[in-house]
Amino acid sequence: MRESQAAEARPYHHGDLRRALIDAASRLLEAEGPSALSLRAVAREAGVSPAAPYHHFKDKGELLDAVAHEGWDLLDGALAKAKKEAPSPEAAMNNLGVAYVCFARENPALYRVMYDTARDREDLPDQMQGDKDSAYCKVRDTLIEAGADAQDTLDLELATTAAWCSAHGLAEMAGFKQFEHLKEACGGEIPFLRAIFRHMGLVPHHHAD
Amino acid sequence: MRESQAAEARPYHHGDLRRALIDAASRLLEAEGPSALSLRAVAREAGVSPAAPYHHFKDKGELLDAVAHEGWDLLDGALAKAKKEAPSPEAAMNNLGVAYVCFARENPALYRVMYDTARDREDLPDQMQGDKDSAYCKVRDTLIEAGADAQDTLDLELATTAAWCSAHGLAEMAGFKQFEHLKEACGGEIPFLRAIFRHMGLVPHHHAD
DNA sequence: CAAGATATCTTTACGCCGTCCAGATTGAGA
DNA sequence: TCTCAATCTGGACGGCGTAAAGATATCTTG
Repeated sequence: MRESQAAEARPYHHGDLRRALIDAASRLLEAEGPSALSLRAVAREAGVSPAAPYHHFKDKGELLDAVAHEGWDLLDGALAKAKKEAPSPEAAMNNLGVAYVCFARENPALYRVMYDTARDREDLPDQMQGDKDSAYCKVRDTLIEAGADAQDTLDLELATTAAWCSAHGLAEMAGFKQFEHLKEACGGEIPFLRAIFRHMGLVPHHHAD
Repeated sequence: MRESQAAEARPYHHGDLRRALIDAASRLLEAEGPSALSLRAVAREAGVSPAAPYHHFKDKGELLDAVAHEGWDLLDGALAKAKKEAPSPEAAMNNLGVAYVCFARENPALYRVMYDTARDREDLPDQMQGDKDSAYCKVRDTLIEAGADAQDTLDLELATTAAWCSAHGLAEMAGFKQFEHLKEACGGEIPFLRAIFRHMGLVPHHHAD
């Protein structure tokens, strides 16, 4: 337990260096921010040479992809929890939004890595958008439960996308100093988020008529 | 006119190297993307040595700040134009949103630099939020013209912030492949944006009653 | 107009970065 | 046990941001 806090005794072959590298990267990311995430620093933190990671990742980008992947899993878990605990579909929509933004605000460096890697390839991860039980589907299903017309698929997809964009936009803007006084006026960060979401109108405007 | 396309003959003293560097940076940004924006590359593009920029900018960050500053000016101009040309306050709100997202979509690298620098200091530039005729004020005033209660300042600020966050979120998400089919279904990118904004409910929900 | 003072630019150098390559070390299968 | 493939190390390369020292042009002052 000399070098930082990798595994125990360090045999020449690490055992699971891939895991150790992702963990080291996450640790560094949380402690020092995204700019400190160099391949060399990660290798240092894991107690191996700068070239060792190349046996587990094609390049630095692939390491970041792996870190981001875990981040999306965490976010998906937070969203699933928020949806499950909501008493009504309308509350679920709001709780999903709040949970999304809270995740981003509590893990700003990770959230940034997640979006930067996604944006670089112009492709959202399947956990969020492609898979059958992706976060996107969670939001869409909640909208239906809240009264959206499940038949009008285009409108439904637009509403889901709109909700997602709103949450992402709020997640990125909530960190700016300019909004501090608004948070105070609302009585804290979460009331502030709920107030903003109210203005964004996440829940459908009574399409059922 | 040998090295790229800086000014004409290059005397030892450049004349206005600061300007030339910002222009070179903008050119590189547009041509090669944000990752190509190294101080050395900018100096190369401007035809000077790697250390020359340090007589005009404290460090690389300050150069990026200057580039971003010009970007915010451009964006503000686009918003002013969108507001002026709108036939009604309601149309103005929608046009502001569309103009915002279009700017971001047409200058993705610049938009990224603008937001990254702002986020690093957790502070939006005065052109956007602080100044008397900032873009924030444009949106707020348009909301009032569209029927928002100018007396309820908290609610008004929340509505303005909500609109802003929505636009930013949409600007960042509109680039993902996943939404291509939605754009097609809507008949193009701009109809898609308008449809999303409709779901976001930018215009106030009839506060005047 | 002469002569410093000052601002601007170049050269050189340092440490860090991502990445590649050759060689050492190890564990697994014949 | 011997061999082989996988894994890790050490060293190297070019590019990066940046600092220090020296060269050169412009400005100021007499």
